[in-house]
Amino acid sequence: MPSRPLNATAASLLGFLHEGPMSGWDLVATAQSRIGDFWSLTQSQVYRELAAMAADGLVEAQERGRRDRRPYAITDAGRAAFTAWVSREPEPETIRFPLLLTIMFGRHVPADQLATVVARHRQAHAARLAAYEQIDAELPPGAAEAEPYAVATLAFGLAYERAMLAWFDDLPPAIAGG
Amino acid sequence: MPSRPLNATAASLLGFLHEGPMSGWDLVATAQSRIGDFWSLTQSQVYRELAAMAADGLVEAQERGRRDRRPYAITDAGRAAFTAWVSREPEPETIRFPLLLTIMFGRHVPADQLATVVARHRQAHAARLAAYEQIDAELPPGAAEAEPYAVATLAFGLAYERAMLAWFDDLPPAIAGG
DNA sequence: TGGTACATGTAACATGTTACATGATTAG
DNA sequence: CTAATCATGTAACATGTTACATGTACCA
Repeated sequence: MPSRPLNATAASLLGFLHEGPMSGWDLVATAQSRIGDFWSLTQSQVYRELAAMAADGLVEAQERGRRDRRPYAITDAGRAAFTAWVSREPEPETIRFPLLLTIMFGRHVPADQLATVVARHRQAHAARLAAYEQIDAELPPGAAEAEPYAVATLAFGLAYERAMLAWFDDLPPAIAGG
Repeated sequence: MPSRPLNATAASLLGFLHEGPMSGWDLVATAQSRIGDFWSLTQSQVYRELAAMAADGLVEAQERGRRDRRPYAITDAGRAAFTAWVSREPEPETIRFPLLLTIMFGRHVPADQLATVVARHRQAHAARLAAYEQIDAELPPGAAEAEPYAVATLAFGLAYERAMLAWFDDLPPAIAGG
């Protein structure tokens, strides 16, 4: 039954299932909106992890509901596995940033093209920052005390995107264009 | 021969091979030191990609040297594939940050334990920032003009780590501890 | 009644990780 | 002579990605 240690994706699903039974579909939406900015996952993965966790007794499929939805409920074993997971030392983050590869190999790219690419990415980051700032601005008063955890992850997004923009704006003309 | 489009890892190896033939061992070391901070790869992967690229005619194994080392040289086809790759639109970065998951699910973690974990990660980021700052301080004069691309990736590391530290220092007591 | 959103799931494949086996060369 | 380092490679598995197949229910 207890096959392998939980991976972070499966553990996150268990984390959300603490709030009540949810279907794979729900979990995808929940995860993408709540942790999607620093932990990506796909539909396929969610169904795979749910099936594996059901086999391991960490979750239990419930009766099918409307539109064939199949909610899963966390079990006691699931709660125990989640607690063990969340108490371990988190691994260091990994960043995979293709734009930096393009820049690192920038001498193989025509200067105007590199500048265009960089400008497009800067724009994407500006848009994401604006989205975070809007969420931040619309936070109800007292959110920082009521939901410090979610607010801290939003703060991360803000800090990250602001740093990215500052970095973009500091790039030399050889990269960002004249 | 031309099986699938290049992935970023394989393309990076081709990028380095522009500087001359290198063995898998050399490439691992080169990649880890030059792009390791924003593009991770392992030994296994390098040997696998080299074998695949050799099969596709993008690189050519040369005679074995000392200690059985087997240098690979980039071919014209390899140069063409690299140029095509480096000219495409880079994909958005992915960040996978387990500590943020721990924080997001922080209500399931004892407060003092969460604070300890956070402090340990802050320390790790401080150390990385210090390392980047030292590299930065030791940059020879004129490096910004001579090697704008590598300097820009260093600037990214500096901006990122500084933002992380600022974020850590702004965490509320509920997370960072009283 | 037909399109769209909801919902589950499989298959195939690409990529990433860990562990191991093997041998060559060098330094002490 | 032996330990450490250099160097290549395989095997097994975990994770991530893309594409597809299927069916349900709502709503215009």
